[in-house]
Amino acid sequence: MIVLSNNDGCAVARTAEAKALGIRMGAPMFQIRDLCRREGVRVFSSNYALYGDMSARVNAVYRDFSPRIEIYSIDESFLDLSDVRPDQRGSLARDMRSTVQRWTGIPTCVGIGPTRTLAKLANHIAKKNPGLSGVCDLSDASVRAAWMARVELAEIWGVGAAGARKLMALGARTVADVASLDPRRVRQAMTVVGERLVHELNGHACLDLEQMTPTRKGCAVTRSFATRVTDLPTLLQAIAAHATRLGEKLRREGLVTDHVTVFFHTSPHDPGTARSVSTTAGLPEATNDTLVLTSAAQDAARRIWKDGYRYAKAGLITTDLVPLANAQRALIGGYDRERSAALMAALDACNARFGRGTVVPASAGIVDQRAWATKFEMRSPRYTTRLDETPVIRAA
DNA sequence: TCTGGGGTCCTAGGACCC
DNA sequence: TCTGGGGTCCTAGGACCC
Repeated sequence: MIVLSNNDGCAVARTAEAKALGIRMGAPMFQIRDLCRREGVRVFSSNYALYGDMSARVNAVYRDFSPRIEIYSIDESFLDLSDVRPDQRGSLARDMRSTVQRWTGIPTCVGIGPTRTLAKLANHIAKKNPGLSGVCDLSDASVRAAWMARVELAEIWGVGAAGARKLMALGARTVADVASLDPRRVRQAMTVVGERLVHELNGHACLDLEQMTPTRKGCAVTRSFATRVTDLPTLLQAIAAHATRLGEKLRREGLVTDHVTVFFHTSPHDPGTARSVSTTAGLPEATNDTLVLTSAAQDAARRIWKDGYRYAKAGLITTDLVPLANAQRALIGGYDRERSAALMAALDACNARFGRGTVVPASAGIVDQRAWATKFEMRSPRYTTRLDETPVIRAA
């Protein structure tokens, strides 16, 4: 089985069987379609609603085990176990793992270590060594040293392709080698990020548990089109849809922006002349009002539109986000915050209850989404969040 | 012949994460 | 025909201030 990226573009998750068939990470679907058909590979679109809901359920279980938790990504969390006696951490981890399995059906691995980098390493070891039954505890220094000598440095959290090359140039090959490097030399090659990494591998924490998610600094909505877009009205519909989504994301976090960057471009894979353009529209006053964002973004897109190209992707990017309460009011050309807030709340409530896109601004135009809306043609049911997609059981 | 010594802010680009 | 979508952090260098 494989799962595809947005727009059913590339294989981004593969079972062991799919990997054995030679399906590579990121393989374009159109290149492996025949193989999948021939070998009976089950192919699924991404199902973000399902992933988000299952993630929340798993984290709810974690919270029962440690109230001090950092949700790091959709499928990883850090838990503070410093109040748990070292000799009891392993059994707690096994208990947690089986509880998650029983209550959600999700298989997990647990890595334990004195720093976040070592916990990540422990998790990697747990995943790769079935004999450990999904739990690896690197609290003990001698146990740790033995494992670190057996893992290649490229597996270290924070070491990518460039970092791996630099560390090898310093003569390191394994994680243990990196831990024994002089932090100052690593800093010269990899800035302070590299120096922190060495300290973390030696059990000295440089990265704290971040229980409070800091308010985000930027927000983007960008999508490839289902098919190439060659006319302005279609592009403007996509821009309106992206602006609508952007407004939703900002409102959910109580943030506003006073400028939005619009971009669109042709595909780097297409023959012919490429075109990639962007422009930034300033707003009189920071806002998260969908109507304001939509018209500003559409105006900006009109300014840089040019016929004669087959556009593949468009997006909106905002930076310098500010909490609504801290946002400077405009002396001239502002908007009525109270009216806007009431209207947006009604809009969000409708769309939350009846599905995204139920109510959209008329300024977005008559919408025919088929040309540009992202493809999810093989999505599994949203079992846990949509009543009409729950499994049906019939008794004969 | 000779041309100071501090600061801050912004941006682009690189590197990394999931 | 067809190739994903988000994020964060760090540094160097330019531009500016007094």
